[in-house]
Amino acid sequence: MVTIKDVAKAAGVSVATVSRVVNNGPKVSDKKREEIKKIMADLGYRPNANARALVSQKSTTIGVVVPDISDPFFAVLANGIDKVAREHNMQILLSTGGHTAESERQAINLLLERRCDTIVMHSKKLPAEELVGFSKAVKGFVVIDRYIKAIAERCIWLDNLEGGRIAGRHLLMLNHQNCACIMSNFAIDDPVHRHNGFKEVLEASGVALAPELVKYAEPNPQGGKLAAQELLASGKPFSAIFVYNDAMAIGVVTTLEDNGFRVPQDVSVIGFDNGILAQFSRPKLTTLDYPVEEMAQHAAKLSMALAAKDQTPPKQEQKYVPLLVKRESAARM
Amino acid sequence: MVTIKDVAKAAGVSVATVSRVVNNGPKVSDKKREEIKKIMADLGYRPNANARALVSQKSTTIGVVVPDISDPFFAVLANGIDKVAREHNMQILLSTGGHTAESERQAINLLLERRCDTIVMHSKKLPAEELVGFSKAVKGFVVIDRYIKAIAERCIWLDNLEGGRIAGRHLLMLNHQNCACIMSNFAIDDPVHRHNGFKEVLEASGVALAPELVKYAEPNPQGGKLAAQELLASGKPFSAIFVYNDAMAIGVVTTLEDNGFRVPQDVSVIGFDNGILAQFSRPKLTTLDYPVEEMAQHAAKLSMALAAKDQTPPKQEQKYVPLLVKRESAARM
DNA sequence: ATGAAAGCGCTAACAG
DNA sequence: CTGTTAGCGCTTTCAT
Repeated sequence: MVTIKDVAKAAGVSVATVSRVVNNGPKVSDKKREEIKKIMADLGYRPNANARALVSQKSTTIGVVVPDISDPFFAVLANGIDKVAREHNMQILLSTGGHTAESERQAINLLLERRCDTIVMHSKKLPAEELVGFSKAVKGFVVIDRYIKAIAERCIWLDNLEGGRIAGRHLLMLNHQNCACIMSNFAIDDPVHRHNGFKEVLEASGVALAPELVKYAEPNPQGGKLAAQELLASGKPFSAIFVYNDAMAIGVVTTLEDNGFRVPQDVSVIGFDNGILAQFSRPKLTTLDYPVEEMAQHAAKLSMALAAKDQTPPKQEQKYVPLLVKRESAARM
Repeated sequence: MVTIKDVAKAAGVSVATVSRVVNNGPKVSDKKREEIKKIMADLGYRPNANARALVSQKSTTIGVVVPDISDPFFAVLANGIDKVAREHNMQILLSTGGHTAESERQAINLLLERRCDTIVMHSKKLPAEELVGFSKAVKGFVVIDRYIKAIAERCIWLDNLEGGRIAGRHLLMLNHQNCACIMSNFAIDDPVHRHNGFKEVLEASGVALAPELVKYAEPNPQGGKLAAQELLASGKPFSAIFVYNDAMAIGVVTTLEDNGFRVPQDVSVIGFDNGILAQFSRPKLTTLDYPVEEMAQHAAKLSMALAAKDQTPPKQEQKYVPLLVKRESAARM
């Protein structure tokens, strides 16, 4: 591999001069600049990013921690980050965190060893204090999809409580009196918040959310299927279900139809995420839009801004609220 | 940030000794080893990956070039690579290539600057010679989803021609006499091969593929919709359509139904990919399974094997053949 | 078993 | 405008 020395030798100049042209630095005569550029091209010189990072103490990669890149939700999240990364000539260093505290810790550790000065982390399991610790070690540390009060200015998050409320209000408006709720059984806050918000508005209107009509399962179609079966087995009547996410909702709809219930004529279903599945399922899913890509872009920009400055930013909240997308799966009772 | 020197000083040993325990090297007394480990933990020492890469001339990242990570197909591909990367304690450095030769070139360039010694590249636009060139510069250079004769031993690819044949045979077996074909209009080989294979078996059975029944559009649901409308507008009757991929097929099915055709009673549809969409659309899509994840894992393993050895591997082909998945969208005529 | 020292390829003062 | 030089943090002979 050709090094800066090789270029310097070939050009009959010092490495310093070559370095200057590589970095578009000033104080190089146009003549030499062109000469050196030509030689670099001829030799196929590529500056060693590791060496540059080592000496300049700054990396050109943005670290990203997500549990699993094959999940469309996280793929879109990564894509949002990638878009702004490219604008800044940076690349994504991906560290998949899985769904345990230990694997999340390991994921970010690898990023830290690479000295990423900008990191966007999706962490659900690591204790808040630990995340606060990272925010001290890494200037551009940003948390996405979680709110931690102590580092509120570094958090980009979705108001899941309000999401639950919105779903509840919509169902109420459609005149549903017997509502069910299917949430993820993952031990994270999101399903709890969505459930609470949902329950809150129902009860405020005097509509009870029967405990038998609240089920938990894995947040995928199979989980939705299982939960829907439980709901059916309970014998309790219901005319609407608020489901944790679109993937589960698809499973719920299928199961409902397999059991002779039409959606939305007999049962209304509201999903969450507004991912690709929602638009192409039959019926098309009424759901809550989770602006992941936008949030991811925001997170990436914030991360870079933080990494660039030295002052701590204002402690402002960066909260997003999901938007109701009315399609075909929820109708008036 | 604490360095190896700090650890050495705190432990009262030389940096060499610390380096040995970091790398689990031999020739360190157990006593010191433990002492040093403790001190590293206390100090929160993290070896600088850039410095290590610089001196050891080997990176612990596997470079990945894909056009766009938000596409589920590439997300799954990246996931396959990530899985084997993790097994080898490596991470993914993602470089999105977009869909032009220039952006592909730029994407891999960044990886080269990082001195990735293992790279899995999805390239459709770069000329073959250029890819051959990279394979000389990077020991672990592997191409996925494309066959280049000169570096066949570094290519993991799908036999799209055979894919087209399989679709054709299936439709023939279902007794279809009027077949249509909707392909991607991207300027790459895949749609050409699929179309050719399809046409080949039809004609071998004396069934013509009418030119009016071959349409091209963007490989997404919207493109499928447009192409299906053109097909309908042509006035030519058809009872089956072979569609470039599942995403388009979804658009095709919707359009067909909106126009009063039932799938598969009136028209059969065969997709390609067997992605998440195929399982949850209504009707469930009959499609050709593209084993992306498996291929990606294979590619990653190959890349690492190549990077590790010095001999060039045997010139064996690493071809995959898509598998017909019968679901609900194709039926007997 | 341990340490001293020579770089890896590059940037950034500091001289000139 | 250009060159010299001192590291960045780490691995790795080569001595001891």
